[in-house]
Amino acid sequence: MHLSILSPHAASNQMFDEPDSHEFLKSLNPEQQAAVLQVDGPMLILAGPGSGKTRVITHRIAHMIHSGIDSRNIVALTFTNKAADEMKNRLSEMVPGHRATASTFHRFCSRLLRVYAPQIGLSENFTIYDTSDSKKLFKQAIGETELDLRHYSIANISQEVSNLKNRGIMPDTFEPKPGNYLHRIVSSVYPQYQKLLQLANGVDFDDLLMLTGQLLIENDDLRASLDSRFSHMMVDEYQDTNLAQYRLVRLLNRDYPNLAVTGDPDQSIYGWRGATLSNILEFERDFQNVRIVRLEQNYRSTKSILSVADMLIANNFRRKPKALRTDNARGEPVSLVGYRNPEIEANEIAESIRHAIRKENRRPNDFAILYRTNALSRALEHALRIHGVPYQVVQGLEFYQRREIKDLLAFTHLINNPADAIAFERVINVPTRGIGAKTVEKIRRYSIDNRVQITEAARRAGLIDSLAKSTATKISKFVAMYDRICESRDLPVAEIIQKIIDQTGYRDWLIEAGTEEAHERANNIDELVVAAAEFDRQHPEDGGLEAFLEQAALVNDTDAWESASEFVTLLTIHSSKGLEFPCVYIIGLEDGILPHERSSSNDDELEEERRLLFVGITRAQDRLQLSRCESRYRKNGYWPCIASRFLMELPRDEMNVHEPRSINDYGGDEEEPWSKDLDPWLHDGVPEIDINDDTVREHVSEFAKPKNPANKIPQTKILQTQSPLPKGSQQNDDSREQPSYEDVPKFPRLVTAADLAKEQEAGTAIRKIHPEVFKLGMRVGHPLYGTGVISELSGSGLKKTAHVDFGEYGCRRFRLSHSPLLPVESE
DNA sequence: TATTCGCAAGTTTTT
DNA sequence: CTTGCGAATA
Repeated sequence: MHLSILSPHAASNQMFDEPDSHEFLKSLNPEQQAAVLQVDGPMLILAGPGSGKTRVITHRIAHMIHSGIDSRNIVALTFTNKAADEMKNRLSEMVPGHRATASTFHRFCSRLLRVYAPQIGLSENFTIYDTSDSKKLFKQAIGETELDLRHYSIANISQEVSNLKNRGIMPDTFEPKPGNYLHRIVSSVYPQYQKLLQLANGVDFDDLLMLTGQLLIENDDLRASLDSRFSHMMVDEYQDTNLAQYRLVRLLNRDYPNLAVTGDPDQSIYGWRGATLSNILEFERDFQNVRIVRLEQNYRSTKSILSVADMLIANNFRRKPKALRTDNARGEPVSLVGYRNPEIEANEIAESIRHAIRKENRRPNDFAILYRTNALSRALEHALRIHGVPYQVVQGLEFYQRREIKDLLAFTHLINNPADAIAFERVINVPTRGIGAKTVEKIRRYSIDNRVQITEAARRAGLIDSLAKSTATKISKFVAMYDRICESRDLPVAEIIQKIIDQTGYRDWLIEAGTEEAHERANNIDELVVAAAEFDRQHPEDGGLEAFLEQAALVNDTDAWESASEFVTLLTIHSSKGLEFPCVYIIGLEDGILPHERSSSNDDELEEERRLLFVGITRAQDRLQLSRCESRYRKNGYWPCIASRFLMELPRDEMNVHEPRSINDYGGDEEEPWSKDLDPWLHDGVPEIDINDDTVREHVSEFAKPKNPANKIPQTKILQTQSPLPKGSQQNDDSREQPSYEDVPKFPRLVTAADLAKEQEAGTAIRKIHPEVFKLGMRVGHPLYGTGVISELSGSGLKKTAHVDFGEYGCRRFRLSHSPLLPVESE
């Protein structure tokens, strides 16, 4: 991209030697210049994808600094650590030694709260609970209230509380709607939950924002001083702000409304998390004399890609129309491919990437494969391994969510915050030391009833009547060990963690188990120590236990992603936001996946799904392939899939369409649409990959070989774990629930989404039947061909094949392990 | 009362 | 395919 002409050194020199240097602005287009040069007053920067937004922000800050604004008065707020880090890095290159703040909302709030914690009833060493910890606390809070939870899950309740927190509603200001049962539950759980949080000296993610807002509202002096301290504020991805964040932005820009927000309504994809699109749509109303700058020039994608993106997003109603332009070449057409199943999809993509790397001089890190849900990465990982293509999976929170890591971090949390009840319960009996659930419950009870820290309660185990002497002794031993470790609390973090591992014997305990999994876990522990050591190295001044824990709570694995590394990147569309890749594959474009089945109930959700695809498409620089499958293994069987409705909105004549004619596309006006090649059921779900096959083996690089040959194809595993035979009576019940095959309309049959939904709802669609169930001469049903008789059986295991005579529809062959065939009771 | 084993159930996206 | 829960056992 021509935008990177400015080398770091050239930039800073130019800027400081010759403030209004032509060089500095030359690399920016007129709109970008306008955004950079005006530093006072509220500004809305509507930045389309690939429009050089980050560049504008960093230049703008640089410009502020050189026009005399103290860099300490500048703050840039982002959503992800990744974005914050990138901003910091770029800014440091342009203005070495600057003191501006670039941070996520959550971290910004956390810093603030640590300073003012006492004012909101916390101490500065509070723990930040992640979602799963918060869920546990909810569970306990619910336990305290003895409510009937038949109709609402913990997820429902915590979601509702989260909504309330986003709106700044505290337990004492919550007014439940009369007649709303969920509200009734929440009205007693919410206060209880907050009480437990406070007792544990902990906050959840929502609290970070809410409590900071609360603090500023209740303390206007503080608000005013922070408003002036951060006189110049920028907010990135403003379309993703929720109400709590919005409130903070307003509070900190009252006296000094030098606020620039950047965003793109079309890229708002966090509505489910409370993001309020109206924040950006109504920015002009919220602030006076708003200057609006539109960055519509796209420097990233080819014309082909951009036009596909444009056509798609034009279907949304709730948006500000904008024109995406680019001077880039038209480029190759966007591909739209239909595959038979995910294994083939993965295999072909892996192959084409491998080919591009070998023959087209592409590098692995030129490629990204995007998907709606993390679960879709499995087939790809497997295929990439088979083809020897190096890849990395960007999966949010993976490392820090592992059990062993959580265990050790919990211990670390407990050292930092002796009140941390969740951490205490996590570590008290890990490794097992004979302190079970009942005992823990008694300690917890004591802690709550006497309003003492959980460790204090444990310390007084001897005073708890209901505890046996021997149990109290065990607890005392634990407390003694805890105290020993606490002596090291001021050492470097890596040493503290090492000490925990040594004192608790955690690692030895794992090794003792002897399983392969245990060794894996032991390795992860070592990795944690390395990570801690790395943290110590990077934070010689501002380090320490608390800083480390905060970091661990607020980072995710996405942040560790490195674009420089030589890997194909696999990631969700959500986490791809803000990134760009030369070649992008978006997979699983099927109804129910994108749009997701749980996000297509109303138009707002559907529009968000469309924006999600828009975000995915606009990650691509010069090559884009969209693909879908005709059947997919979901829940417990292969299910036919309908093409995503979004695909119908794309300009197909401009695209390269490789869709096999499929059951979904035929309305009935075709003469003879079916042929063996086109019949998805004649090709079972297993790609014919066999690493023992010589023709394939040469493609398998040494490291890519699976350790266990039985693992060579995922389906093998699935079959092996299947119970040998479905229980007889169960089996009959199942078949009786099947729709009558005589009712199935004659093909060609158009399978609609509604059909599928109906079948799914009945829970009786294609169900997997063990191959051994089928016997010669048995009457079987098929969703398309009706009933038939098994005329021939051959092969065994995975390859067991049946020939079925369907009468007027002829004789067809099926791999029984993957067929939709079901036994039919004969009258 | 703790531990271990087996089975069931629930699986979007993230700070 | 994981985690969570319940029953059986030590």
